[in-house]
Amino acid sequence: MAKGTVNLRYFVLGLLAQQPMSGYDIKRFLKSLDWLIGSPSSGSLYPVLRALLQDGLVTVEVIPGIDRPPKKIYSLAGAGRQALDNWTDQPAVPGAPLKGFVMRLLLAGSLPHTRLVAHLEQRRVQVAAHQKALKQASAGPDGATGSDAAAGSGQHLAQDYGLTLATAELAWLNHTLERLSN
Amino acid sequence: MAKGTVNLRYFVLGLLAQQPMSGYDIKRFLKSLDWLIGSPSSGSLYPVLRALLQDGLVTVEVIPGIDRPPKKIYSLAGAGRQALDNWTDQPAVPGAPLKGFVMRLLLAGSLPHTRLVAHLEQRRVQVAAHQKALKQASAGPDGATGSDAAAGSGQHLAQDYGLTLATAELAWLNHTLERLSN
DNA sequence: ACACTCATGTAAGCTGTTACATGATTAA
DNA sequence: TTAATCATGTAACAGCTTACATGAGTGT
Repeated sequence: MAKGTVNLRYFVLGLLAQQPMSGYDIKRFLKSLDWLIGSPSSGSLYPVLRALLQDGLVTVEVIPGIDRPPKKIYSLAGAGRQALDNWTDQPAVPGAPLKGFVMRLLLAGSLPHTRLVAHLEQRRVQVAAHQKALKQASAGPDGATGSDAAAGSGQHLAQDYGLTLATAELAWLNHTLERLSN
Repeated sequence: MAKGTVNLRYFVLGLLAQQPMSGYDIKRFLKSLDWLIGSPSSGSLYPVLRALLQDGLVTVEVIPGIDRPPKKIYSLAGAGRQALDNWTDQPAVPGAPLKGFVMRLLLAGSLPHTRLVAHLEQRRVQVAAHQKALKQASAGPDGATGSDAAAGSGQHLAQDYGLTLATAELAWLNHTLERLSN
């Protein structure tokens, strides 16, 4: 598999699907949404681009910058489109970090709407399950056989926090899904 | 520094501050809040415990389980308390992932309330800044000099998502901070 | 003179995971 | 007898970051 990352690999592929870009362009774009997903460092990004090139998933066009360092504009190749589709077809791994979901959201532009809806619905199921679990945990944790360890006040705080976020996310998912069926 | 992680290291230290536990206990406890922070694998947890022991930050008591494998109960040592305090004193790194904040939340039980409040306030500042940035981005991105790359519909979705979560988190922070001043 | 943006890249290291190995006890 | 829970651990590697290196142009 020629060495290279896995997550970032497909995410970059997805970005290139929306528009051909250089490595530097990608970094600038991602820096603008730094808080959500964090932008990759050169140390991870450039190797990924080279790996994608070596695997024939993208093509380059070198634009010799007049007065500027030359730019390497990467574009999605046929095989890249294939690989990307394969990837977006499979559902997100259950315990995927938030980051993964936001990434998929960002790729929405290069996704058939049915697939986007499917992803959102999948997320809804997972968040709902999580919310339910947190509610149960908050409700009746006390008493039992010594139900558990380290039940500091922090645990309650964290559960409350998680519950709030999960509820907000669910509301957004419902609202967005409804909006998308128009 | 005897090899070992950095994040997990202090988090484990914080858990042990609330209550002596074995490695397995820690895993079980964290698995119950898997969604929020994900629980560490044996491959990271056990080496951390050994490193903490080697550095004299914790002590062990081996309880030879009758009928069970022996348990190693780790407790915070004096030097460990020191190290932990040092760590909790310094503010979270600006771009810290959500995970980091929730971890600190979980350690609230072994924190003086002033420090907890400080952490929450710091977080409030950061989330507020983030929220503001997202609002600006959503408001006037169109038009300019070709303001930017890959502005797919996905970007808008992700921004909206982020804005919703940030707003919910801010509300929670305000509410919680208010509650804590009683 | 200094520093910053543009633009690419390499080397070394940290943090963590996956997958395996061990071994005893209990439930299907 | 097959699997799951309890309990600890190791080896290999994936994925990323930090810090460096290069080099031109632009602004103060």
